Amino acid sequence: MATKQVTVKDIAKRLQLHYTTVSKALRDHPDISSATKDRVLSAAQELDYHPNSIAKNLKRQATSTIGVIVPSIRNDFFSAVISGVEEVAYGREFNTVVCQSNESAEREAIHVDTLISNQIAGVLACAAQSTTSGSHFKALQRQGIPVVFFDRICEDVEAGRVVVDDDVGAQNAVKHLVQAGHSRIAHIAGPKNTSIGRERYRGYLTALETCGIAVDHDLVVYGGLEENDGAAAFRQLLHRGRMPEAIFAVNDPVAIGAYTEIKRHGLTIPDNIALVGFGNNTLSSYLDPPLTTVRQSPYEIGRAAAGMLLRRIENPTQNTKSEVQVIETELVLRQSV
Amino acid sequence: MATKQVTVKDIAKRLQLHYTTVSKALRDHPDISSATKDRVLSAAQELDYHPNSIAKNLKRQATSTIGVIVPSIRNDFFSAVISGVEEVAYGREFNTVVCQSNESAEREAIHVDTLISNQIAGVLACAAQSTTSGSHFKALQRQGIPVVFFDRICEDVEAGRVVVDDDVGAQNAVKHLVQAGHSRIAHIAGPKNTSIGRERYRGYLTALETCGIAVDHDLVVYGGLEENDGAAAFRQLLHRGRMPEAIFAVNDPVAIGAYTEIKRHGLTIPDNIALVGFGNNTLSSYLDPPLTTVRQSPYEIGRAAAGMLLRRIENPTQNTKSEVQVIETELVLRQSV
DNA sequence: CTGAAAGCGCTAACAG
DNA sequence: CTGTTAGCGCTTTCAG
Repeated sequence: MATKQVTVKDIAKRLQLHYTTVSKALRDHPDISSATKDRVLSAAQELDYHPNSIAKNLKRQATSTIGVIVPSIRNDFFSAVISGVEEVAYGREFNTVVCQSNESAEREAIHVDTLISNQIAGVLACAAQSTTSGSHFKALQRQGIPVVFFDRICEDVEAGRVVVDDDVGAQNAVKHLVQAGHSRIAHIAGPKNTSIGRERYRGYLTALETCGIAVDHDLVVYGGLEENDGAAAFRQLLHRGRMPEAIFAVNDPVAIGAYTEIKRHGLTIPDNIALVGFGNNTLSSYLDPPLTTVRQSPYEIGRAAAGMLLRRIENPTQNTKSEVQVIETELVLRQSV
Repeated sequence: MATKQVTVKDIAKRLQLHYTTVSKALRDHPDISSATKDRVLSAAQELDYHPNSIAKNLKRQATSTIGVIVPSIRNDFFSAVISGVEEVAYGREFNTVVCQSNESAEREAIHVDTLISNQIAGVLACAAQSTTSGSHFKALQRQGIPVVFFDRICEDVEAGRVVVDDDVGAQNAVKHLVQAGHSRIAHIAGPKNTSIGRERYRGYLTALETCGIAVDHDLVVYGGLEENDGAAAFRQLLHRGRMPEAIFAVNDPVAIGAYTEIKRHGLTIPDNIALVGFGNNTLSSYLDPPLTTVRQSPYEIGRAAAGMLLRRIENPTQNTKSEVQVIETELVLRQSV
């Protein structure tokens, strides 16, 4: 701070008024005559006055800032979510602070801590892969700060949730593969400790069952959620012996990793192997062949999550109630099947 | 705030100490005996105490939060920049608030205003397309808040700048097209009022000149910076008559728009038309054929910009000096030429 | 309609 | 080593 901040007192001094009068005038308080209001306003303008939100927030014991914790901003899906969040937050005069967990529960906890210290109005979070206990999120709630999870939820925390129907989305994806004539359908699954990993795996099982196909556990490979995990998983499938006819991957990055690896092995999609992802990342439609996948509408998820959070901020009694909003998924048919 | 916040006073009360003693103990002040420090620390733990940063910030008249203003978070390039920013900010115990301008100068100004009110420690910005005057950025500087521009700078503001050498990057791209045997090289240019639009256009001109090719202004189309702008621009080129042999687009999204449109017209890349972009967006390497483009290292740009900003925050005398850091570009050769 | 006083939670300067 | 006092900029009573 090079220049000393201009405060209500400076305006008051110049106008020979008391500073509380100025404060009221600036907030258009009915007490104050419009004549003085005008004087105050123009003086504020001249002096380049900017109200100090910090002081205001200290006084009112609350802020208009929401925190968003995502594994990584560099990710089509999350950046779209954040964009949606920022959009509705901006419209309601809220600020958005963004935190990256890098999939680390520890870093997530640190972020939560500083958010609490900053009297954050509410928090949106997608749980990190390594997050097993939700204790840091419970700390937020103990402070009366509402929490809404999106995408990957923390099951032991009673909070708002905005999710897609992972189970049904996965079922549709797998059923589509069956309808295309495949029965040896592999699944490149996500981490067992993420909700999306579990749910999509469940959908895979249900679909096979529904279609009367016996589950072959040799066709299921567990891995992470990123591109290199998909590549590694495909190599592992190859290693295990008989090639699958089709693969359902836990998400698009993983599908794309597999996709690249499949091509590297001189195989063609969908002739040798059909492939379905989950998420409809931007990339997927540009691949050759374009990837069949499950649309997730991340921007909408962000908007919905922010909406739910703001509702809870304004309605603090509900804060620790569970509440689920499910965003529709849709199978996007393209040429990888 | 459902639960009343726990403050130093609560700890003091329980321990029969004065609250300032508690404050000092918590900050590990040498005044305090380690015995009392221990008592204070464990009491803090028990009571679930979280220091109030708002009060602290009010006291010290400064925050540890930096603001980032980008046109849109949903953009490969910007989300990578933000990720880099957040990364170094986190390492230096700074928070990051993210604002979207949606390319609107007005919205940018509003964001600046609330950032000032929140006593932001510094601001990183990529100027919106519609930003012609930098007066709102100057308002930041009047408050002693350092500003660093990245990617698109605001030329009338003396501030830090982290850019790539757009001119040279563009020259290399165009020279590559010449070396590939093309001479009718079109340019899909960006808006004239953005620095990247102007500089890359300049590089295009210089390259042609250097190679002894006369500039044909019919081969230059101006447009925006997004995918649909690229598609529209290509249609316009077709409309004007003789087809170019090659196109240099102001950035990857525009190149991709053109790419899609070229394919839609049944033309093949690079046989009918060669294509070069700028930015090396993730998408570009997955296209078929993959796009030749100029690598920009957005994550590095973000890291560098944040580094420069933090340096300026710690060194407030420099704040209104111009200082430029240029991030290397590199031509990434792929199959679109 | 305008002014005075108190306090949000914390820290810094000074006294004991 | 611990306590006192004052104040960051603002809002909110309550008096005039």
